[in-house]
Amino acid sequence: GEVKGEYLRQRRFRNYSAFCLFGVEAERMPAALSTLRASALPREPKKFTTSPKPANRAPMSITPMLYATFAGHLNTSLDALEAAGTLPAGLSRAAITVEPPRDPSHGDLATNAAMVLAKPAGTNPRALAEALVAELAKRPEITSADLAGPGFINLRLADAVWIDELRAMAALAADYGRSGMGGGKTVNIEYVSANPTGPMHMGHCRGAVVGDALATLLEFAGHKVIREYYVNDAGGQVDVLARSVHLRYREALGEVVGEIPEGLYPGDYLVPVGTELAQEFGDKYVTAPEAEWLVEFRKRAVAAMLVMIRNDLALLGIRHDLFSSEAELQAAGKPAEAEAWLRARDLVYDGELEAPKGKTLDDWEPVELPLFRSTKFGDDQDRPIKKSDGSWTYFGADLAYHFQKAASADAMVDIWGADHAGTVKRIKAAVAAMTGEHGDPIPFEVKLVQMVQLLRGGEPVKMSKRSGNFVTLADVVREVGKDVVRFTMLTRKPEAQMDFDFAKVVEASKDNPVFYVQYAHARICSTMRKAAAEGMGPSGEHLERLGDEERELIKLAAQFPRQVEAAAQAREPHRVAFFLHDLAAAFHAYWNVGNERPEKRFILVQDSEVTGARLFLGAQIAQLVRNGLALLGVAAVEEM
RNA sequence: GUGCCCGUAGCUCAGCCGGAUAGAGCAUCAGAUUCCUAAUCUGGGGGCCGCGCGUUCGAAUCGCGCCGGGCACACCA
Repeated sequence: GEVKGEYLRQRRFRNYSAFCLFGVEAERMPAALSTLRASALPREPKKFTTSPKPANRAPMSITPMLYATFAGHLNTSLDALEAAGTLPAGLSRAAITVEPPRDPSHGDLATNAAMVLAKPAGTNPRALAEALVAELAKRPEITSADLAGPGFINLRLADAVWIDELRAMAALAADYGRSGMGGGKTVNIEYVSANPTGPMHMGHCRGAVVGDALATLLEFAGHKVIREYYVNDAGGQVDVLARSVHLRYREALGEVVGEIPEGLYPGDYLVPVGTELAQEFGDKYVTAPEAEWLVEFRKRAVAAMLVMIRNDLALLGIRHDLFSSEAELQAAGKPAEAEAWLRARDLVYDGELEAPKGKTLDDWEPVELPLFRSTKFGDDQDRPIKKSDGSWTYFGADLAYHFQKAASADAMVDIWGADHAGTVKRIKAAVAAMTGEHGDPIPFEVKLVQMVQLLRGGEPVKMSKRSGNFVTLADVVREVGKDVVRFTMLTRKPEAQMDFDFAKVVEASKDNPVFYVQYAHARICSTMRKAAAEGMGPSGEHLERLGDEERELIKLAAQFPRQVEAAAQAREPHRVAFFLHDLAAAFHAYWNVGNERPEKRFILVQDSEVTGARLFLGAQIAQLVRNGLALLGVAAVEEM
């Protein structure tokens, strides 16, 4: 890869790496790589029940907790209308929603049921809504049900509903927001997968954080998650790595190497690897032909790079469950098995590749290669799985790799750099071909994360891959801290490009949303300490003494479970970050009410009932902030 | 040339499996601290949601076509 333009970009996002030492762990690395599961390639088709849309009943897919309760009430009311003949039986309720209205003055919950059902029912929305309003208003938890606009029904809920929700937060504590949405299904998330040829740099950072946060989020939403790293240790780049290390090995034995030749990795991080090998092998391989040392050096160098990478990931709090080796996959004959299986179904054939489009290659000439019929599954052209020298292409191995992953997962997510967008169709085609023979293919998504432009005070940070001078992830974490890096990476959707300005995230740290959220938590903790000093603490005994301001805060907090489920369903961890920002803002605003009106402060020494209730609320808000930050892998500090 | 992503306030971005008057932070202007942390809060100004057509009771959101920016287009990885 080569740095193009003035900002960081990485040619191969699924290939890269970090820096550290050839330490104790290197000994264990081969074992870490031996985690490939032995699974027969052709597999029985999986039966998936994730998508069956219940044609009837069960409105909404996102209705945890409180929202689920009221969706249930709505269903009951609709049933009553059906029984009374007001509403034809059997209409689909799939499009009905129960959500908080955008404008809080409209009430606590709103439903579009009347508008959705009016047309199939052959009536008009407002007439249907009126009947539904009458039915809903019978429930004691609903203090008012109003018809609004084109047919919305706005509901106001009794205070007791919110008090109960607050108690639920306290009872569930760290589990408030956890859901069974995933039904225990296993999701394999492949992320980072940087080439093991050097240190992790900032180009890897975003995908690493997004993948890790998504994994945590999906676990919280009821999935089993496998966090997987695909080690590209079989291509030409690891031979280059081995040669680069051999040079450092000779250097360690006293040879003056001078400038690192073109075509080798120049980075200093390879020096300790060479030193280590020099100590172990002495001068045994100094003049030996490459064939004698290449395999060993490659193995040792990759192991050392992976130790570095894992250490760098650890700085961000990231740990994978599984490192799968491309070399081992090939050694186990998986790509060949996949080829045979596909050939038997005429999905691989020998044919000529089309000439590349949009550019002219001097040395282009048509060659016959084994091609996968990816066009049959939506790709633009068929793709080679082997090179003319008989070795596997990256795609050929990747295809077998995904086939293998699919055998032990109910769904798969790959997190890739945007520069890989061009290969999404072929891998999706491969997964569809290999898992969909007898039914629905395994759900498989590729999430693309866009480039991060590194800036310092608005100026692009210059980097040169050639000289080995690039911004490492370790450097950035050291400079700005894990929490800032993680939160910043999660405050926008991954498929949008983003800037990362050191000056902004560090020097202007007070404007950084991560501190804003952490401050809310710290403030509550501080208040608890102060209260304890006064001999007071949270108490759930007089929650009825909470007022309007407190109830508004509870209403917002109560949205956490559905926000989490929505984020998990959309595979968008950044939604959690935005919710936390909203929650922190609401808390800070509530806090400041006490500035104007002393009777609204948390601690009122003369009134232990109200103080206890407010502290109880505060404790739940703090818990919620902790829950949300935990999903993002960001610390909830107690003091700032 | 082809494919994918993006286009929303001066800037950076949420909102997008259709819903009510389009939001936040920064910047800017005007205010709040005898008080549990002011790393905070309150308020003002600021928008053809890139453009056009279509679908719909209803479009920032869905479809089509343009325009602009980015990424990619080898048997590399």
